[in-house]
Amino acid sequence: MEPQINEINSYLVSIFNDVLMIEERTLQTSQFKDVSIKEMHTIDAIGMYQEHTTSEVAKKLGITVGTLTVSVNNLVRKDYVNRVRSETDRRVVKLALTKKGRLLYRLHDKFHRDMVRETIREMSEAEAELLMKGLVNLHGFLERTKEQLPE
Amino acid sequence: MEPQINEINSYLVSIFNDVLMIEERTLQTSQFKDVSIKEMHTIDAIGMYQEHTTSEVAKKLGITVGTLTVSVNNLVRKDYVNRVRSETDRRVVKLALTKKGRLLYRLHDKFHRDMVRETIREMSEAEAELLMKGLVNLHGFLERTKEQLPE
DNA sequence: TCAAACAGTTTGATAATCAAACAAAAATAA
DNA sequence: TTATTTTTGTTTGATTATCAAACTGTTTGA
Repeated sequence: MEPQINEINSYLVSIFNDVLMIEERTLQTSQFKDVSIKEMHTIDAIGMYQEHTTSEVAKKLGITVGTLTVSVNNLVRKDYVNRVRSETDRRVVKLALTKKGRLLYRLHDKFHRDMVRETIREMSEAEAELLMKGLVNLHGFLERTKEQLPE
Repeated sequence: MEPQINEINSYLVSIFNDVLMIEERTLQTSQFKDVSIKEMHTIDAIGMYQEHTTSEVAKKLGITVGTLTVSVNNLVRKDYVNRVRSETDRRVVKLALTKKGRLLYRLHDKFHRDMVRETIREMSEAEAELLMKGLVNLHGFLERTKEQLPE
């Protein structure tokens, strides 16, 4: 039992580091050199489809609104994000991607989809379903752990 | 097929974010409040057992030696890491954990093992095998991708 | 109407990061 | 041997990431 735990653990750690590193490197050698991996994740959290408020995006990313404001300042300057004050509640800021932002979003999304597609390439439909179940378990455990976290 | 890819992808992303967030939060509410999650990973990369040079650790972490030097300065100041000049080659610096560093290393390692153990506890043998198979595929894909990366 | 609550912004401090300039030591070439 | 090049690590300057706390403007509710 223990060796399996160690093995799964080292694969998870290694995968984690690789994904981050590859994403970073891919960005830096693309036409989007001026975007860091953190900014990429902010763009991802803002998303293509609905408008999201600053608070919503900050919560999704697990950072404070202050941090997000600073980051969005840079992304607006670099023309990836638009800020729009809500008409119905003038305190609220809605964030949306620019054309350039949406292009980058799609590129990043493609990387992720390719990655997963390759992962399940050699699996049958049923096996992929079971992998999915494993991920659901892991996710469930983490969500429960999160709730038990102090404050 | 496509919807499954999307679903697996969002679970992976969510799992990654949760692990990072839980690690960070766990550290900040422990006796090791003065260590950030990045510093924790540096301590992990230095490791318990062999001595490693600055270059080796930087490579393992995927950061420049300059960045690591700065980080190690802080970890030495906070008494988690020792710097030792090599006797045989006076250019080389060997990094090693202090007693406090080793204590923290073990704590972090335990968190990881508990996480995996808890995750596969609820799974059947077959499910755990398939999770493992999925991870191996994913890891293989990432290693191949890394090799194709420019320089 | 006016105080409290809310949504974001700004600021000051610190950490993380890189590239480039630098210093010291070792290896290689002359 | 001496000079040059390469290697290992440090320092520095710039930018980003982050938080907490102070702040601004807006809305809500007493």
